[in-house]
Amino acid sequence: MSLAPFRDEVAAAVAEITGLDAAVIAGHLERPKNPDHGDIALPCFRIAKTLEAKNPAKLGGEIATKAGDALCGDGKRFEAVKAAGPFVNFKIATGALARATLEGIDAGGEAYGGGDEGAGKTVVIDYSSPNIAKPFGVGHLRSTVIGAAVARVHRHLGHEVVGVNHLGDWGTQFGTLAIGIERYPDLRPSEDDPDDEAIRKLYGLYVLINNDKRLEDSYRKLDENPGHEAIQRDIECDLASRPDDAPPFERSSGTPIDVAAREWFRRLEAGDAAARAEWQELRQLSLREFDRIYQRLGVEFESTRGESDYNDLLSEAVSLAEASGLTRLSGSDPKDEGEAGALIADLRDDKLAIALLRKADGASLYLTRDIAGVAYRTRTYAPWRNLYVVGKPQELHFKQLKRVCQGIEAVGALKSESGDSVPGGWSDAIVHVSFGHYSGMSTRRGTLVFLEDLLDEAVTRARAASEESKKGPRLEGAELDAALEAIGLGAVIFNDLRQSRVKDIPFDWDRMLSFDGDSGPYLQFGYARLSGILAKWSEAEPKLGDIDPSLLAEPRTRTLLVALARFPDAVREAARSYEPSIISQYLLDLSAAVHAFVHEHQVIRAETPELGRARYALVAATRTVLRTGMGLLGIEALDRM
RNA sequence: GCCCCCGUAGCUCAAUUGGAUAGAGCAACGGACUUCUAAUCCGUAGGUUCCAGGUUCGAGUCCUGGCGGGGGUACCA
Repeated sequence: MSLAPFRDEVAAAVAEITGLDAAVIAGHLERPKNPDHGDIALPCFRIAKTLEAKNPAKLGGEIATKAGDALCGDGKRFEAVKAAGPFVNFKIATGALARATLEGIDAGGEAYGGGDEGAGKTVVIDYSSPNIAKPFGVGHLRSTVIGAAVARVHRHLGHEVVGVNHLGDWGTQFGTLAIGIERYPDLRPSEDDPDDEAIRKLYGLYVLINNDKRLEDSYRKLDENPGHEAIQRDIECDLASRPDDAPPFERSSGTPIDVAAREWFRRLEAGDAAARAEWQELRQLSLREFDRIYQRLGVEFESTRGESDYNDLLSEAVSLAEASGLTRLSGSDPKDEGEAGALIADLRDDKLAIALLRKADGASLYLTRDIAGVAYRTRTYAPWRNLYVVGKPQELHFKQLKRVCQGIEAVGALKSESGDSVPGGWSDAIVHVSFGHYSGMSTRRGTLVFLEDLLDEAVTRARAASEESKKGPRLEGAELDAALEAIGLGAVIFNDLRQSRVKDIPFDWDRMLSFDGDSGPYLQFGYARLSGILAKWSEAEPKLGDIDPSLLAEPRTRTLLVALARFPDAVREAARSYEPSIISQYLLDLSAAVHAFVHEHQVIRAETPELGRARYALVAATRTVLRTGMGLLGIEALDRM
């Protein structure tokens, strides 16, 4: 049950009056910003034009009078229709709203708010996708929690969802790390280190070798421009930022690090056994770390494939790109930059710069591997949508990917395994679900905050908040530990999902770990209060048929009802825009209504037994919706806190 | 240089995708716990929606030009 049936009823009545199409009118209906106006509004400017003449205010008055006669009255589902200037506001009869909403939630249970409109439409979601050579920092949190939420929302609507963790386990950065290990063998993590220790060592090595690389570059530039001040400052800065326990920087006269790294990666891609073994071991080490974090966050993937799994498809990806007719070899135009012989697609006419599909030395690139990935996913899953939950800095990359894929689709080059053409639309299915980053951190400079440290700190602060809490049960032992874990993580996850995803999030411990106001624990606390009421109810659980829904009419009670009825609309909006913050904002509204209701009205000691039973039904329904909504975001609901 | 995002209260964000009097939280101030959990609720204060034009019944939202911040821009991912 949502407000949709009521909207349809309004649209039908207005259609009857004006002679316009009901579906068109339904499209114009909106929710008044100010709830005092009503539950549904018709802005008459929208239809005034098609009806010709008449000023909107006059039209509004006419419609209000006629629609009021048709919709309101005994046994009807509306209680008021009023014109306010050019707007016509419709207020739903509280009894009808309560009955329809509570019955809908009772019938749907945890499935309430969802549906089956996604049946037969597979959604592939590429998310989290951490880089093996780097640790799991808070930066990866965003892709993980946004992707997981988008996945759950689509599943709720009946979509088949394939969550794909596309591990960054291939590429030149791996070579950089390998060179670091060659240079500082003592710092290499070993099999015997505990997981946590090993990944930190690896990270230390990663930071160190990148520091070396920058210093090398700077000294080389200084040789060319002796005495250059800016370069000297860079050098001092990098020397200063070197960890105290790190070996001193020694300028090697041999191959520069970046060249050596590219060469190392080329050997790996060519199948060199030693490189392969080293890569395999580092990969396993990182995977163990990631698994621990996914378990903690409650995230599971249907498919975990590294970029390395696409190696067999790389040559095909290149052929597909060539077949599109978009590519040529660099160097054939005298204005080309860089080394000659690379395979490029000149997309400058589409304002998409130049896309690089194969390096001059023959090695693959990110784009090539993503084309292979699209080909694989299209054949394996035939997705209705192919989502990439990846940060905003890669917008150009995904535009290039989509453009090249459109070129490939246009010539029908992609074939299924049986050799038939794949059904069209696969390139348009590609959607980059981009997001802003936490600002104020950089992986390579070593200012990164480990996700596990953040989560641990969140739990510590949750403990302090719990001890300060003035009322409520004193939890102990395992129940307390579990609650603190859920609260700490709830705060972190909600903080990440509460604002629209395109915006950057300033990294701030106090903000991320706030338990007051608009926060995860605010939702959890509302849920716990509802659970407490239900737990203390000693009478028989009232049946929906035995309660009088029209009793649920006090302002705060009705606000709560309207919020419940809106949930299905919020889920659909969140799915349409791939925007979990729609759910977050909705849950804040719902929770505010919960707290306001609980604060003002008694359930167990209600004014009358009938009122108590009606409120009980409302509380039970609300608890279900709150739990479902929190579940969509990945926030655990607690019965006691 | 070119391209893409963002700019709303002191701070962090909303605003039904062009609708009514721009709303929340934090911080500040004042109230509410012998009554189902005060990690809560109620109130006060806080706004030239970066600036200047334009489009129309109507602009925080759309178009043009500035300003400020961030990101991308050929062999990293």
